[in-house]
Amino acid sequence: MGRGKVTLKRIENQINRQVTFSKRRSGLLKKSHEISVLCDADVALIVFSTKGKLSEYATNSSMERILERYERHSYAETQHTSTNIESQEISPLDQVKLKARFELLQNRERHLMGEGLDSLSLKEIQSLEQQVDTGLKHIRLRKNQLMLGTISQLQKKIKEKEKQGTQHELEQQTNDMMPAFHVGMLSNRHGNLRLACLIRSDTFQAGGDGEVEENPRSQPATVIPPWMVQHMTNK
Amino acid sequence: MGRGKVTLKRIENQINRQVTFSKRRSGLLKKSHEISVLCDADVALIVFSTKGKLSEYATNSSMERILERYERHSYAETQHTSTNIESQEISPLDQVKLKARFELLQNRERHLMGEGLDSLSLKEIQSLEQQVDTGLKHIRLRKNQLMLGTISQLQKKIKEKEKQGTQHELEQQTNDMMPAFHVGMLSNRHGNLRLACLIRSDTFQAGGDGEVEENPRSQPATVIPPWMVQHMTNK
DNA sequence: GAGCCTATGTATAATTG
DNA sequence: TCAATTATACATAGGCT
Repeated sequence: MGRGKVTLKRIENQINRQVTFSKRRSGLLKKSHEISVLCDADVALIVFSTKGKLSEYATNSSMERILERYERHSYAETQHTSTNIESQEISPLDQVKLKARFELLQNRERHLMGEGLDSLSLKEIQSLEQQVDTGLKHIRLRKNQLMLGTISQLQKKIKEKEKQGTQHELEQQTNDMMPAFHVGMLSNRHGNLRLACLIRSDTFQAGGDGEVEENPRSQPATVIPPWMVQHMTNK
Repeated sequence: MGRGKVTLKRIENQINRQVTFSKRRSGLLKKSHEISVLCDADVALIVFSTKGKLSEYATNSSMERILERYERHSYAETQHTSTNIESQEISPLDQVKLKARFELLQNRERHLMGEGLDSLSLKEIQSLEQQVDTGLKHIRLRKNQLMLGTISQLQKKIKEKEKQGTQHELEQQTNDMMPAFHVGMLSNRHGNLRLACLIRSDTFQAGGDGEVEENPRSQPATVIPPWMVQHMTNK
């Protein structure tokens, strides 16, 4: 579309970015409406511009209903991990405390993500930088670990294949392995499902065949769509 | 597209509808991601198929954050019409939700700090790395800003002193300045956490320069777009 | 924001294997 | 029958006015 291929990178020119945003936003709203009508789907789209202006679309203009439906899905996933202690009453005092702590936590999260920093002093910023920097190192360590694990797994598989397959077969199967590999790597553990609500990047469904009726507990098919892979690796 | 103009009407053929849904959905996810990256926008997209299968996209994979931001917005708009909710009791259901979200937030914080990463998949780790890396850049930007501000303030003071003061007085006061400056930066205003349907919170306003961020009272783009009017009147 | 021009992207039908 | 591929007819959006 337009002139020239789209490079998936933030548009630096402020004017162009604004214009493109405006055009793409209306395109997105339109398409959301179309899929909603054509395919009888429930769609909710929320868009905040850089400046914080809100645009939204929701099937039947009922955003609340769809968001509720969404939360039902997400909570259903966390349900079985939490014990029944959850349903106990909370005293009014605790409510206040909980609210306060909640607010603190929220602020903390924003700060860790580099948002809302204006209220912090230089000292606080420096401390924050230190913490995030250390955290990032840990994250990268873990990533490395995962990747190396994957690589050695793959190498093992290939060696197994080499022992029995002809050269031709081997090439075949090496290529076939990639999708399988993704599924393997991404199908996430049930160890900690709580995160599922926050980081749900794993929900791009690939081709819809055997549909499962409204069953949030089933792990979604987790193949990264090609366009996203491209972007993730292109940085 | 395809053969023949698209008629905005539910596709009756069940197979075609499913295929079209699948394709359009991936298109929508792609475009959502694109506008998010290209235009630096916060996007949340939720799609339920006819059969109830959920697909979603959220900028930075943080659906919770965006939905919260959304609720903050819409809540602020209706705020003046509703009574003061602050002191109201929290319903048992909301208590459960609050607790669940609290746990999510805690987990999230740990992850951002590089702890408890074992439960994350490679893809989640990559997304996390991306977010923390970006956040760290913001933090360093802000730190720089603060330091430069401090420096120029100091220089200004020094020049003033040079015009009248002796060398000795100057050194005294330069040292005294640092704490005073920090106190100034720390004074922040916190909004209150509110609880209406779920939990909402007001962000602190950007304290410093002319940030426009988040003006909930201004009406969002609620003018019905032409393509929608067309459909509404065409049935 | 609207309108024009046009290179590209996409949705669907047609075809193939 | 059905997944995969190709062809076609639009739709989209970038750069410009």
